[in-house]
Amino acid sequence: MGRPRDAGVERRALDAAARVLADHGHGALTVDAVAARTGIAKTTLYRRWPTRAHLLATVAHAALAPPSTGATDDLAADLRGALGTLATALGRASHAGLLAEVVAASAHHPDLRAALHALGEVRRAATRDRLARAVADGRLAPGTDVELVLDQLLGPVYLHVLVVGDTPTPDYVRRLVDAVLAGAGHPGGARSGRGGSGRGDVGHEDSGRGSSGRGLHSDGPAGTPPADTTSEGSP
Amino acid sequence: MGRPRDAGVERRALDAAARVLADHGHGALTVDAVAARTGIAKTTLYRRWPTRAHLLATVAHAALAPPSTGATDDLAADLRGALGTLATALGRASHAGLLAEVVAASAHHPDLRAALHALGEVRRAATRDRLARAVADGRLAPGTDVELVLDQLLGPVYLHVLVVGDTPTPDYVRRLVDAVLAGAGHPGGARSGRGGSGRGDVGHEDSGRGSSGRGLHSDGPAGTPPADTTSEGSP
Amino acid sequence: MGRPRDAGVERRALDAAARVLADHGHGALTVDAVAARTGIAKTTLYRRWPTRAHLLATVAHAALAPPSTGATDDLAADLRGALGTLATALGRASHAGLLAEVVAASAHHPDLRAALHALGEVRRAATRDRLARAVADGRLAPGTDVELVLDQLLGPVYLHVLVVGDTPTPDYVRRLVDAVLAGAGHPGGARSGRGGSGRGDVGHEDSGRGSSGRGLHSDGPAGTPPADTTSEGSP
Amino acid sequence: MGRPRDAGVERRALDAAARVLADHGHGALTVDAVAARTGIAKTTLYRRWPTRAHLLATVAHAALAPPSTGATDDLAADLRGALGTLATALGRASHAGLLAEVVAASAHHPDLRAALHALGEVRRAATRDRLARAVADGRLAPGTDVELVLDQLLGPVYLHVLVVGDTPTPDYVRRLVDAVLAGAGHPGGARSGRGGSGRGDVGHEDSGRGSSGRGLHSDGPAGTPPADTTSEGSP
DNA sequence: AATTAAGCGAGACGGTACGTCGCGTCTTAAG
DNA sequence: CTTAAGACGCGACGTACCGTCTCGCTTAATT
Repeated sequence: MGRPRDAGVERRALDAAARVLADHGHGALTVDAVAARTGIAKTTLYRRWPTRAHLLATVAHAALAPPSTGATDDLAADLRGALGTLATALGRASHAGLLAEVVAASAHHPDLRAALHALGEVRRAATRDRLARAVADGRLAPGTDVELVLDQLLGPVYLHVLVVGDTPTPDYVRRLVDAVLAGAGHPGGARSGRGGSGRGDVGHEDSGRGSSGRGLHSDGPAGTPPADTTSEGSP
Repeated sequence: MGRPRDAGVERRALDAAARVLADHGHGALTVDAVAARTGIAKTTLYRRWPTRAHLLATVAHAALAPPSTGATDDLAADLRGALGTLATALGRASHAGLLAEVVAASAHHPDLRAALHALGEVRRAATRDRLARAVADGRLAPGTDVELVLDQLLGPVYLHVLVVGDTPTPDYVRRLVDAVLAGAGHPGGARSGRGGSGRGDVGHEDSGRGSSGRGLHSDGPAGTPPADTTSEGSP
Repeated sequence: MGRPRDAGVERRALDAAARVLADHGHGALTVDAVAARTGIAKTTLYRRWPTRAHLLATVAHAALAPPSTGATDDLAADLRGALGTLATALGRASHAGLLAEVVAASAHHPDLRAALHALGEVRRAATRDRLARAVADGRLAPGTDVELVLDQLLGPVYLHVLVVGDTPTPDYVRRLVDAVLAGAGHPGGARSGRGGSGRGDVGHEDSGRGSSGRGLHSDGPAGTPPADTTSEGSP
Repeated sequence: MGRPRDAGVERRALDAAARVLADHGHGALTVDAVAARTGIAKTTLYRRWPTRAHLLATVAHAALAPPSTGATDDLAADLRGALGTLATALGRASHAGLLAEVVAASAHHPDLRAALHALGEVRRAATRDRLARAVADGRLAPGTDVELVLDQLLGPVYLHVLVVGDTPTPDYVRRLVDAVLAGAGHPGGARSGRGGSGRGDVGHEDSGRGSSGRGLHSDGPAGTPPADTTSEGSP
């Protein structure tokens, strides 16, 4: 019963948050600031996001959502494109810091791990699919551990952006992609391989789709509470 | 001129900070807390560290300082050891958050970038030397880009610890090292990665379905903590 | 709108402040102290009083609020009573210092001037009325400048308490009242002042001679510190 | 033995202090500030003045030292001149605040009472002499209590400058002098003002009654001024 | 239609830490 | 024994956000 939630709240809040983030950095992205700019009451904000960190996670999710990268036939080029946009997105100082804050907060708020995971997946999914296709096409060795390749590709980018403090250059990205592909048995630039085994270890079907950002909100409009993230035994 | 600085201040502060960190997490690692515990005046602390974040950076540096890793003749084993200890060190929940906080703060305090860089180098230097020796020995291809290899090795570890939210398992580390060495032309590196265990993709059990946030560890059913998180030995 | 202010906050704060003032002097009358004693959050206190000085002003106002002085038919006696209680109130060391602090702060916070003005009026109003009545009754000359008379009466009291550093004695008050009334054309005022006691200048134990300014410096050739001016009991 | 004191220290310190006072008010008149501006070490300053307040007292003494007022045959004119210069000197906001700070500090440092006393005497001495001469000349009634007259003259000036917060106008000074002289039996005292006191108490812009003491709080329920928290007997 | 259960804006509140300022003391080295 | 330099302990300042808590009003769905 009762009055229904105003759907506009969330949108207005995130818009304002994005603007604050862009204008003044993640340090200025406070609940009070969003409330002040939007006229939304703090109470209302806290009804959606139980914690500032949860709000940040949602903002980060929106900020890092990738533009749909068109896939071509050139695997290396596609990967370079994906890493390039990731580097660019994370390269904005405010975004890297935003991500870092969520990471830091995830120590106190275990449910943020889910959000963080989703954050990673946002960028990961498309690339995973591209790699899987390459395996199916035979351009990558059958049996290639796609997740591991993903880690080798994405890891260095995060490392540089977050820890080292520089944004990977296009040249760096190129060298990185080449090195990783070489290790994964990708035949240089030639198009050999062709047939071969279609069977890779497709066992990572968390190929995105999700990237929903769920788990950030206190409860949803129509109420599926976010999955309990603590009780989930793995065999 | 003037009264010389009391060297004990720094030592006592860092000791106390480390204890607070271990006991209550990085959120409790407060300038006030350190002052209260040590009897050092806040102003004195601020004379050394202009900001809480600077203090955190120093603490992180100390916390991540590598134990002297003995190098053997087995390159892959040495790398596995290095990554293992890094994963373990970062794996302590408090440390990952600590690092993340410093990253977040570095957006506001550009001088922290240097500290952050140093933070990365703490672990990087020894491994770099080991790789350089391998190149000199001819075990790695002559023109190998050592820094790039380092990125490929360390990046995924940071990625998992910070963003994905799990601690790399020994098995994961082994596969990673093998894959990277294979790409760098290490004789036998590619072999071992392929034949040995790669197939079933152990180490990534979070194969989708939910972005659950649960760890990626390949630990046994229920309780066993994935790796020894206290002793930093390599298997 | 919004949550209404808790009226108890103000009361509890001022109660505690008065107690601190009485127990430890105005130097100990700290925002932190009041917060600690009352359990009121510092931020809440600062919402009411934007500055420590503003709090002091309110406390001073309360401390100097006059008890309702019963007026009689004897003008001189009434004035003596009023001045006597004023002298007593200001005479408490803590109160004089309190007032002085507000005066000092009013240089930085112009809005305190209003508070200060009110502080003066607290004591002034009743006496003003009494004088006006005397004018109406014909006991004071018709055109008497009541404000000027007030200044002549109150001014010397403030002067002694604040600057000279002693508390006016009843005898001094009697002579002052007589002298001022004589000037204002009060019948018999001049008489009583003359014959009674005036002669020997009792009440002023220091007739100047030097304006040396000594006593400020730590050491000196052999200075006798000036006579103690504090012991001056009033019956 | 040892190195002799540098006499220039005191002079340089006071010069700098006076400049700080004039430029930034008494709030900025800090020991550190003086040290910084002069290059004098804090230690050295504290060797001369055991406390900031002591330094302030010395500065105040210098700031309030009267220019030698030439005495004429016109008693009233001389007094007007003396009070006028006093009002001007104290009228500078910085000076009144300075004096107030010393008064406030004198509660904690009893030795400052002497300095304070001297401060009062600076202005008092010359006027006292002038009054004494008038008594000797027979222009004031023999037996006049000179100290009391001084109090009546100076008291209102201090009262206005410190408590009321305005600077006495020349007109106010004239009326005050006339009133006091009239009370002291000065022939023609009432005359000099041409028409006596007249209606309108110019110089008092507030006849009380309003200005309740509001304006201290940020805002408030517009209630009654806080209850008297002290009990106060009248002698 | 009256009731009722939210949602919402407003803003006070308790709490914790921040980073700063000034005091007065001290330690050292230089003269 | 004085001076400059400056670190140090101490204590308070005023500020910033956090997340919680009344309020009073608005908006549907339920009685």
